[in-house]
Amino acid sequence: MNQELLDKNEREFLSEYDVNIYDRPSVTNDIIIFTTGDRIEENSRKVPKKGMQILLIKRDDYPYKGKWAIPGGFVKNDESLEDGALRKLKEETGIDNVYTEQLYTFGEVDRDPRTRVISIGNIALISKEDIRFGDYKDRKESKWFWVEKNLIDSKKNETNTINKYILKFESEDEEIKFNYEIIEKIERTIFRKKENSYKTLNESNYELAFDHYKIIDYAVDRIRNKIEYTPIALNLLPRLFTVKELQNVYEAIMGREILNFRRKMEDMIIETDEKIEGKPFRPAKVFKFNENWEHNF
Amino acid sequence: MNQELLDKNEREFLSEYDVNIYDRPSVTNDIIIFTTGDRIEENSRKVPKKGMQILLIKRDDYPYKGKWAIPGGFVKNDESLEDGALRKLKEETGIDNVYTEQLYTFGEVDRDPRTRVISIGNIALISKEDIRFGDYKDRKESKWFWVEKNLIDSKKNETNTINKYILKFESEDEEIKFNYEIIEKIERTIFRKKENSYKTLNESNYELAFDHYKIIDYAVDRIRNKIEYTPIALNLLPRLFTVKELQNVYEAIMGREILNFRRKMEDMIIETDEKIEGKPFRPAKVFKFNENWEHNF
DNA sequence: GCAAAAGTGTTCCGTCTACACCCATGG
DNA sequence: CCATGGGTGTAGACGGAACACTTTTGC
Repeated sequence: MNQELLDKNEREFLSEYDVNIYDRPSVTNDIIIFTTGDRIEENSRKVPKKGMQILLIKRDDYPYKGKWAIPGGFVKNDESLEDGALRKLKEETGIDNVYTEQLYTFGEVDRDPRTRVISIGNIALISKEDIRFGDYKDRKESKWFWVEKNLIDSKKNETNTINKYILKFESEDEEIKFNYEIIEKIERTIFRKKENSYKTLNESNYELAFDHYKIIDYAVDRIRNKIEYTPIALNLLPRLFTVKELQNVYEAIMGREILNFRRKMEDMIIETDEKIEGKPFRPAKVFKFNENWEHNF
Repeated sequence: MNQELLDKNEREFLSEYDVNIYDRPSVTNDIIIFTTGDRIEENSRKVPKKGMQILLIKRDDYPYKGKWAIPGGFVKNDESLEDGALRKLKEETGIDNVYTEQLYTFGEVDRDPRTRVISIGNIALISKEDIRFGDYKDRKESKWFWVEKNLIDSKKNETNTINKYILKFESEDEEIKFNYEIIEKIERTIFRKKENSYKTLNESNYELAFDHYKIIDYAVDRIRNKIEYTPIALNLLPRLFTVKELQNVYEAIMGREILNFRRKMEDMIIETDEKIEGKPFRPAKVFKFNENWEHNF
């Protein structure tokens, strides 16, 4: 970048569009860090069910002081969006070299009460085993939250479909719980327009900052959609895993039972020589990702 | 927004993240306007094949003066991203109320030679019949360009797949032509990481401004992927159309022949009473979108 | 023996594929 | 008649859904 020319050109550049040089939005790069954890199983003979978890941070300043938020930070002028997301992830979890993808850019005018802030949402899928919390971790209070999204009602009429969901958050230590109701309205026109409205369901003091419920909701939908035709769910487990563990991950994400799971996965994974023994049932083969797996997409 | 508090709060807000208030990126909202047109058919007995087209604007200032670019403009602080994209679309084509969606946000550090500019890419799918060029249209020179993306080579080895494509641009009046070579490298790891590299193929003076070839390439992939499970392609045609016309749209977008097309579409469209007559072959029924069409997604 | 998971076999059934075939029209 | 598109029929391949069944282990 030619620093000398920057000022003059930049001003021309902006005046070309009738935009005041100082009248720019701020841009944050936010990242939803997903993992899975074992839910406590009352029956000790069973393999524990998995649950989907995200990392949230407690805001220590206004606005939304004390509310929970997705980790993120301002886009730095000398850092690409992807590098910024990876840096943030590293700061929060000590993890490098994992799956991330850009989710969507959220830019409603009033999503931040102070000034115009555009948020570029990202998702990261990590395995808990890889986490090594570093120095940065302690700057702010953070917790893992169980996340569930369940359809509880669906109505159709001639022109549209209305689905009602509950989006549930619960901290790992069970101290914090809050829910959102999501009304999804899909117009069955040629545009297939979808519009969601959100409502906090409980009167607890706990809730998400900003429009982060929208971002998380969007992220859950993206992952649900994407695990059906890509291997991204494997990022949520250690490198080696059993079929049942993988199934539990899929069922946790989808929020429903999946039949014939083993058969559906058989091309995507390869068995190794290892076995899991010492359980009160037949030892399970241990699998890994099949790097020669192909899928038409 | 509380204007009185803004300045003080905004400064605190930004200092929280160690970002200088003036050290912010600029953000543009750019929109790729897609439509389809009839390609001239040497055999007059045939129904003309469709081609995919996009609207490009000739830049009249540095940088990239004289190069072709996607229409777009700065994000205004009092306008949501979607409203901004719709406004831009209206300015360029006079069209309201059409299908748009956010594509991706492009934010490489050096994508603009002057200063940091983040571009939020959008796509719009319109029917040529709806266009009513208004006053804004004449501000800058604009042209419709045929766009084609064709796979010309594919190699696989143990760890990755390398695909080579040509992305072709040609103005409707045949005056301007330029091509890009795209090398797509897909690592077959668990991340399924995809990386593209681009090269201008010809030595003509014509080319795209900035990294707009990346944005257009990404948009073509998105549309190709999405027409397989949504009705968005119908936005590219008038409200009433024949099956063959629709097939030509699909084949133009996909860049390949599609078998049993009528059968694949039969749930998505409904026949009307109208017919197309006067052609040297059997009259075709005219169809419209079936608003009761459902698809599991 | 029993509970639970691991893993296989099998039947049914709908959908996609490839291709053949007939229809309707204007030149 | 013929080229062209409109439109239907069909046999076979393929793959998902449902569910029964066998195996293996620790308690």
